[in-house]
Amino acid sequence: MHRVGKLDNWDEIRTAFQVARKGTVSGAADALGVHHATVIRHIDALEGRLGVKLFQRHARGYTATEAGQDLLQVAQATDDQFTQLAGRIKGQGEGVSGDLVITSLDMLSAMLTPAMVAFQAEHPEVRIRYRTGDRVFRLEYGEAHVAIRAGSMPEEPDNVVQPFMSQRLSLVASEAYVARRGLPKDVDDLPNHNFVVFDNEKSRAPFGIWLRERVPEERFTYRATDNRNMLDAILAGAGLGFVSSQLLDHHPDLIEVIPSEDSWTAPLWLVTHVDLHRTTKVQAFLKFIKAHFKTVASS
Amino acid sequence: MHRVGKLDNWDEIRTAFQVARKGTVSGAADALGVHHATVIRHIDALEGRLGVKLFQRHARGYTATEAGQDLLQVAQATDDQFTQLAGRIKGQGEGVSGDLVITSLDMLSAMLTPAMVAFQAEHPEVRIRYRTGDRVFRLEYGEAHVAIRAGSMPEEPDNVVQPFMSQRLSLVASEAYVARRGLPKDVDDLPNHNFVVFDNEKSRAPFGIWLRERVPEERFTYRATDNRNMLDAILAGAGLGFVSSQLLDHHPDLIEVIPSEDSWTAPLWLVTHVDLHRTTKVQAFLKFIKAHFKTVASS
DNA sequence: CCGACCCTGTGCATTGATGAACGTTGCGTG
DNA sequence: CACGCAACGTTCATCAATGCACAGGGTCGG
Repeated sequence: MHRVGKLDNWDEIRTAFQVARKGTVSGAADALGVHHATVIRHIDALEGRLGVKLFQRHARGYTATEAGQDLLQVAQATDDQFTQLAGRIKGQGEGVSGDLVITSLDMLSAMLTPAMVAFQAEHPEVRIRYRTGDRVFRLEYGEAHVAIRAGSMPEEPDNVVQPFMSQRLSLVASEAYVARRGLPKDVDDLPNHNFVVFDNEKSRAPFGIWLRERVPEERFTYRATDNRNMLDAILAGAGLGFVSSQLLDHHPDLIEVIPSEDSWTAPLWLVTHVDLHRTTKVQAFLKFIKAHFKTVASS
Repeated sequence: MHRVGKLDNWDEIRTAFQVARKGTVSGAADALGVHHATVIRHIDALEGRLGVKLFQRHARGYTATEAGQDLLQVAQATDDQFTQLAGRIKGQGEGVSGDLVITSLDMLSAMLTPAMVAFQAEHPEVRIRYRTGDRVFRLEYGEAHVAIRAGSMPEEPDNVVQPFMSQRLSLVASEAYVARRGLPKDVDDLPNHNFVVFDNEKSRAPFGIWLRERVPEERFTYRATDNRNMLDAILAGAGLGFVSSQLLDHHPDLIEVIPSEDSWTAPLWLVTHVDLHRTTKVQAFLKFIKAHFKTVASS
């Protein structure tokens, strides 16, 4: 059903608004940048649809009836609202404020958090929201502005991808485990040990593939879905496991079992949605985080 | 100068509003009754003009960015406002409320006022504004809804004219004047008397013409621009003068000098502007006032 | 009293917006 | 894994909205 008299055409209201303001069709046409014939047609259409005269025509121009004056007030308020809206939206695109949503694998949390805190300190107007979780947050649905992804370069069409840094991994065990089971002599000795792994059969992480090629699945004695929990398990002596190399500094009781292989290192990517990539807020964050880790790396 | 980013196209905002509501281009197109290609073009144009993405495109539809959500809120408010406006305007055209502006020669004030009061009593929602004055209030400029005009039928193009009633005039004098100067014997005796006249040389009122044909201008010893003042002058004995025949009932000290001639009677016309004539408010008043004076005349 | 100017209003040519059709992509389902 | 569905996105033909030109009428100033 289509109710009669519903205002279906907002542009005609805008035209009527200008006519009511200026008092003449010609003046309104000039203000709107259209031909005065168009203005007349808009008014006629609007009045025809409403069934009420909005203006009285006379040689000096158009004067608003009561209905026209009512429309004038409403449209004036609307015009103000839209002007403010335009200002906000344009300012929003240019300024660094509002929410900035970042997502990554929770494995990277320890590394990223200091950087995000520093960024927020530099831009007090912005509120950081850091989202990690078992599922991958999707940029397409507006769930995050920036994602830090690991592994092979993402190739989703609407995402703009930048190389970020390399995530080096180490195969470690806790002192407690080594005291009990000893260190593997070499790679071939690995099947004789227990492993703490991520509970994802079809993980395409290179170190996961590397491990599955050398160690039968029965040795994956502890499976977790959370990196934090995996670390706890390794520290508790559940077995060998892969952790971010940076963690070795913070956990002296972790012992590197065998030398880190280059194939394990997963590149990290800064990913943004193409719709948001141009905004200064996102750009500011990307620039900041790249500079931040360049400094950290060089220091 | 034309500021960039000003929202020049309210229809595009309306389109974006529906997209933000429905979440999909197709849904919005369906709601708007247009093709979905049109919706896409509107969004693209709007985003291009603002320089900010309002939506993130993905396979499941469009989700609003922060800017899009801001627009959604503003446009939602606007839609509500316009809906209410449409309701008010349509109701206004149908109902009998608001101002009702009536204008006439002030000579008719005494006759019209009771009718207008009775009309207002019947329609409490309406506020009567009765405007008399030296100048003629013009319907074209929206100065009045209804005019009561005397004399020959008005023929302005945008006015709709209805015959109302006849205004019978009498040539009278006060008892004081008659006591001092006596009554004229007949028409030919009139130049020997003084006259109270309306101060308008080129009055086309038939009684005025009739008088000027028979009495030299020197005998117009009292000229007034106000009917009320003319009546006062006649009552004070300034001379003979034309008054509405109905006044004889209220002023017993007025004496009819010679029998009223048919040529003096001026027809009265109910005049409305074509733009307002169709409104129920005006129609209600016209119907009421015609019935009112029909009853009065027949009683 | 008259002429110049401004504003409205309308018929006709044109442009820009719209609609239809098709292709593509992603997602869910059996 | 294949299929179907739903949604976006583009291209081309069409049509309605627009702009243009001119006529008509009223007002204002000299």
